[in-house]
Order: sequence, then structure tokens, then C-alpha cells
Amino acid sequence: MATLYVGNLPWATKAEDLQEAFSQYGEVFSSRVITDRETGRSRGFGFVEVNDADVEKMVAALNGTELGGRIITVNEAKAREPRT
DNA sequence: GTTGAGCGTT
Repeated sequence: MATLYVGNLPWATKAEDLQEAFSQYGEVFSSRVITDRETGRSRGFGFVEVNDADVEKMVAALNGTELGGRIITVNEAKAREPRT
């Protein structure tokens, strides 16, 4: 499993939106949109957990594409946890 | 009721 970073999202984007969009090109285990800790509003980016073997396909398929009316950025997440 | 580069929570 691997974590994908998704940025440049519209403010209205939800975790389920990422799950739907990404599950079309690979296996999505879970998704999560980062919301502001204090206000609760979306920060405009999120993370999606996908199959490790499908990371390249997911990024190639969704990076630079439109989601919710905005062009999104997709990459493998680097922060938080290393791949062990 | 707003905003727009970047990497999240135990």
C-alpha cells in the first residue's frame, strides 16, 4: 500500500470524491481530505491510500487532470511515514 | 458567504 498526495483541490472536495476518482484507475483502500484543524474548512488538498503496484498508474492517470472543476496535483506522499 | 502554495491525525 502507498499514500498519494492530492493537491490543488476545490474547497468542496471530499474524501469520497477522491475515493471515486482514484478508484477508477486503481485500487483505493482509503481516502482523506485535509481540513483545517481550527476552522474545519478544507485546506484544498488530501491523501489517498492505494495499492502500491498502482501508484504509478494513479499518478499518471490523475496528476494534472481535472477534479471538481479544478486541475489537481497527484504525487506519492513523502511526509508523515516512510515506507519502512 | 472569503483564500490557492503545498504534504495529513491518532
